[in-house]
Amino acid sequence: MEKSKRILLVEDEESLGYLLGEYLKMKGFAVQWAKHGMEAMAALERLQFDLAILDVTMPEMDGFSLAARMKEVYPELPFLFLSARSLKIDVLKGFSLGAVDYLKKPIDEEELVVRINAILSRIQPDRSKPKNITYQLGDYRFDPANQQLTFGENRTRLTTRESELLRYLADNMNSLCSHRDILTQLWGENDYFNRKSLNVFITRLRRYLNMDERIRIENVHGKGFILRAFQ
Amino acid sequence: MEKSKRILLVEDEESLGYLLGEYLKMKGFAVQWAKHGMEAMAALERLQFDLAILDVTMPEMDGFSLAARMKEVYPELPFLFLSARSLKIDVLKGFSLGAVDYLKKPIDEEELVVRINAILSRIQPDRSKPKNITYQLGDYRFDPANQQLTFGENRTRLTTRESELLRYLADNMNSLCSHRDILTQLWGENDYFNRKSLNVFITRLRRYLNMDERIRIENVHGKGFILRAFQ
DNA sequence: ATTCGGCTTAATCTTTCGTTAATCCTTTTT
DNA sequence: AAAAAGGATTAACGAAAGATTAAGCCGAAT
Repeated sequence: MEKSKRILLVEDEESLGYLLGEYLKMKGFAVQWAKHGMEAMAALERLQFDLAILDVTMPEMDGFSLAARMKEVYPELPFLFLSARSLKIDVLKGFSLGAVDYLKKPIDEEELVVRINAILSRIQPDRSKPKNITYQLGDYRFDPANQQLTFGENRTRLTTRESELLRYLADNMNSLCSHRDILTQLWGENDYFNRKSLNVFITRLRRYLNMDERIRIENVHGKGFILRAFQ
Repeated sequence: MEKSKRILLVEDEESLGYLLGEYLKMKGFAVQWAKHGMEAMAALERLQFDLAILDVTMPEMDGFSLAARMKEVYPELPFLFLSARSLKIDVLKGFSLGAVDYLKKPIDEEELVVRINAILSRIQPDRSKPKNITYQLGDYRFDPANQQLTFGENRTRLTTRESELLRYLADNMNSLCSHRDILTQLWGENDYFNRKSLNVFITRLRRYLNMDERIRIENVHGKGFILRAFQ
């Protein structure tokens, strides 16, 4: 069973939003319905999505403005527009903002679904790195497949989470891994409690890694962590 | 200059085919116009394409059949349909064959072009990752993503504000950044206290940057600051 | 049912960073 | 030249974030 794709639906109209959300859920998507831009940004902070569907005409922040803000913060996330405004200028504007599609209302739900699938199938199913690689971290050797960390004769058995976290950091060696990305990726949700949990795991990894000074987990205040290797 | 993308246009109607072909050429695409399925298959044999545009209603072999055959032989080539038949069943069939888009006639040429670009930019995995851009400031290297400034072996970790500010200045290298713009952009509000705060940050950045005389933050009295690089 | 391993929650202590304040210096205006 | 306004520099403060340790909880294994 494949993991269902996560869709952020931003639609201010109650009835359409509800209907569309339920329909997409029925079709096997994990749908989060946000009623306006602020709510959408909050959802993006908390969860990770594969696609965003934006209504163009909304009060406060319209779909175009929202798309622009989203693109700033989450440039990888593909999005498409729904709009009653089928003026050519709007369509062009939508695409110029980087949309992958622009659908004119009234929406045909079936067509929407096949278009969504067309989009999602074109997204590279993440170049997952080979499972059985090992990482050299200073004088440590980390083997994610077997969840173990060796330092000379010394062997530490890691728990699943410890191993996943260290792997995530090691994959992004020397570059910042944001709380948000770590948590949405590994925990599934970015909230206060999970962030506390993350701190505990960081402490544990630090203890395991304290035999070699050249390898260190640094914190970037308010942002996240960096696994850094010196020399 | 980027290499122009190669498009295979399959359209039996003389006038539309010619018009569309010329329009796309004008827009910088390398277009090959085939008037029916056989010609299209021959062209595919001969040349490599980035995208195929298929008319649905054609004598002999219709667009759907052609798409099916193409997919057999060139499964990587993305294709989209043009069609006067806007029946839902046709649209669904088009996508089920693996189309990346389905446009209903009459075609708006401008819209077609932006849709083509949207498709091509999604498909070309853009080898160059424009992600971790860094700035060269004299002998310093500034990495905003990791909030750090390096000078040879020496590394300075920047706080979020410091990094944002230096980035703003570096983006506008050698030109005046007004208080007003910096403050509204980064602080959100331009008032007396925030301006004081800005001064403190300017002092801090100056200290970090004082190892290379050729890089300097100048003040323009009553106006703002300039990050200036000499020589 | 009891134990145990592993993740989460809680409690407490430490560090960080943006702000504010105080003081001195520089430029512009009167 | 004096006054006024703008800017530079340094230090200190307090809220928020992070680190660390311990306790709690829950499902799996015994």
